[in-house]
Amino acid sequence: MKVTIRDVARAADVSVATVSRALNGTDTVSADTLEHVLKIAREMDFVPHAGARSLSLRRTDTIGVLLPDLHGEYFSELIRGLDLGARGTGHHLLLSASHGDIAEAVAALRTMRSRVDGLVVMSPFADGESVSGALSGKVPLVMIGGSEGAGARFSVDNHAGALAVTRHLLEMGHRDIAFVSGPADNVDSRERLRGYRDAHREAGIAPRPVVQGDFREDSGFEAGTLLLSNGLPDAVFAANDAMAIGCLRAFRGAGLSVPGDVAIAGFDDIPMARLIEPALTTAGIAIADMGREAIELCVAMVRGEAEAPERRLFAPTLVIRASSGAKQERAAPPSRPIREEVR
Amino acid sequence: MKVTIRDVARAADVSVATVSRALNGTDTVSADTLEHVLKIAREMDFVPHAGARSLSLRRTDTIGVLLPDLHGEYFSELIRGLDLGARGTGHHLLLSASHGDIAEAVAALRTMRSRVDGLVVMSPFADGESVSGALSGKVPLVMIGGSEGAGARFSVDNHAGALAVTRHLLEMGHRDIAFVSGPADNVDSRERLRGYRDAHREAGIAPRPVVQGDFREDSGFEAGTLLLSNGLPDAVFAANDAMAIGCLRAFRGAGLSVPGDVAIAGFDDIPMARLIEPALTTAGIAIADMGREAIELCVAMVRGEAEAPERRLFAPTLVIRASSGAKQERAAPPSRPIREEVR
DNA sequence: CCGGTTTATGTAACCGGTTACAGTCGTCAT
DNA sequence: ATGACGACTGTAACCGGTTACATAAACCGG
Repeated sequence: MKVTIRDVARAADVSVATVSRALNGTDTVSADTLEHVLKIAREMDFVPHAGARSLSLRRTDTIGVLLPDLHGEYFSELIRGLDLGARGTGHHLLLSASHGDIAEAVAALRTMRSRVDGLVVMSPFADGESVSGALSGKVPLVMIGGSEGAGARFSVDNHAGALAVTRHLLEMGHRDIAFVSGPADNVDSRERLRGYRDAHREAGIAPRPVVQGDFREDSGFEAGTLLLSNGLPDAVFAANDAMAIGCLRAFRGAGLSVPGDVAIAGFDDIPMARLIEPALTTAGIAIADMGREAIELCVAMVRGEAEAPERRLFAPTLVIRASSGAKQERAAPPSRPIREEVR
Repeated sequence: MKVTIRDVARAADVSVATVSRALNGTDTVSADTLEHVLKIAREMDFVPHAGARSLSLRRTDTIGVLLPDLHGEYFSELIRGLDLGARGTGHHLLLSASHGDIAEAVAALRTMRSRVDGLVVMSPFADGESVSGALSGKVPLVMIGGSEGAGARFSVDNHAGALAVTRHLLEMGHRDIAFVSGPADNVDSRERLRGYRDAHREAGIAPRPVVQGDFREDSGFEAGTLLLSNGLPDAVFAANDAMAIGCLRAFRGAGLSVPGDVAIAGFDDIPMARLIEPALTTAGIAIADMGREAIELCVAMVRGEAEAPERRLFAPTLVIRASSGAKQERAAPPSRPIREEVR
């Protein structure tokens, strides 16, 4: 049987109130008693029951995290940042994935709601309202990505990032640039597409039809294969790095040189992006930082230190590497990547 | 204010017991009442307080997970598997990282203990006892990796995997094979080293001195740089894929051809391994499966359906790709990777 | 029409913490 | 000497669920 605060009180020959006060330091306890109680509690290996504690304190010291997926390096980085934030603020992390299903996401939020003090939700759906609506303001909420809905919102300036990447490809002399999108209803992907189109508008060039992907690497491979048979462009801009890498694989498999025959750029700057051959030009997001700050804001909201409807926009960094090199020109790429702040 | 079961009972004009029974289906409730109560509960958006529930039920429906680190694809895959297992068994996942610090790990286990029904702990330390000792059998425990200690244990047959990889390198004609290890006190790394040495013993070849790494990619890069100046071997076997990739980067940066000038092999078969250039020969572990099964076993133990001291050994698969090709021979590698079961 | 069983529901005692409130005791200024 | 005050500690009422036990109503064969 587990040892309870009453067991400790009996062993230390004091009341439960004194034990509670000694352990939490909430009220005055004489030095002798304090020491004695702590010693007994340590000897008995007493750990207070979190459920009982949350019942009377009305807090759980836990932040819930709901992610659409856990596949690939993007989420690995994000989770790392989330853990850093939780650890830093003395909170636990309750993690769940919704696998892209809205109904499942709403169900997960329901069961999480009573176990956490606040939630960080990454909702890739255009109708983020249904997700935040499921909570109806009952729990402090920080949304990462997505568009509308209650709660604070963390987002990446997808439009600016895509604009910068596309402008860069145009400057490198590429004229026929293909865009590989994420899922049709994904807001981040849509905004990146808008940036891609605006850059074309500026340059007075009509863009190609969009190739649809789903953010997973395999869909990038398929997109690359499709482009191989449908007329190769000068360059490909994929809506994220995973698809860009898949696309690269398709091209190299067909014996093409990148960037000699076709240039490639992605979005996110996942750790892998600088390791592949050729290293990938991309719009970099400080993924882990974003996760950490999301938790920190959520905790601040729980503590009542922050306003609820705060917005935070992360500006991506244009990271120029070898994969976007000018067509034909096979000269050595710059040895160190050039980091250039967008705006 | 939150809506409680008493609020629902009042609104539905029944007792709290009836509401509880209706919601949990634990006891007979008339069809009319059942429907009526569920309707009211739905309208009021009632979510039972998890703390109160865990207090009387003595269970939390949560499994705690403690990992040494969250960096890189290995953990991304592992977490994905853990989430799959938790979702499949209807449990929540409480995630934490100990950042390699034993004291921190023990502290984390203490605070987790009262919030979970069971724990899955990945302890890379040789003295796993101190970790499992911190729990002293009070919570069902599944350890991943590590050596001794209480609880069930999931491990990879590191020795067999390393033996297979080293034999393969020897068969490819490499004689001078360097080993890049993980942290000195890491049990997995030690076992891999043992497999590497045993393969050399079989072949009657004296191995090189070990190059020490820490499982992170950067340490692989440093190891590669060291090898470049200390006399290049025929091949490098790194104790995990991340370091193998770092090493590869160092060699390519120096203008060497892999596997033409030096062959490389790793361990784990992280998703990135097949995407890099050249694709990496490695000992493959079904990382996500291991995570999922660890959770499933832990849940079975919580339910009393499984014996505590169960052991499970995962046999790695030798995955032969381009990076281990014979020295000198620059011929095209097999187009499809050859998967060959160890044993 | 009646004792016995089944079905449906309510009452209240838990689960294990926290804390308002009350009480005791010693100190000190008046 | 005494009332006020502060320091310390104990009692018991919460927090919000679950469920053993009690009770009432309905149904049954004889």
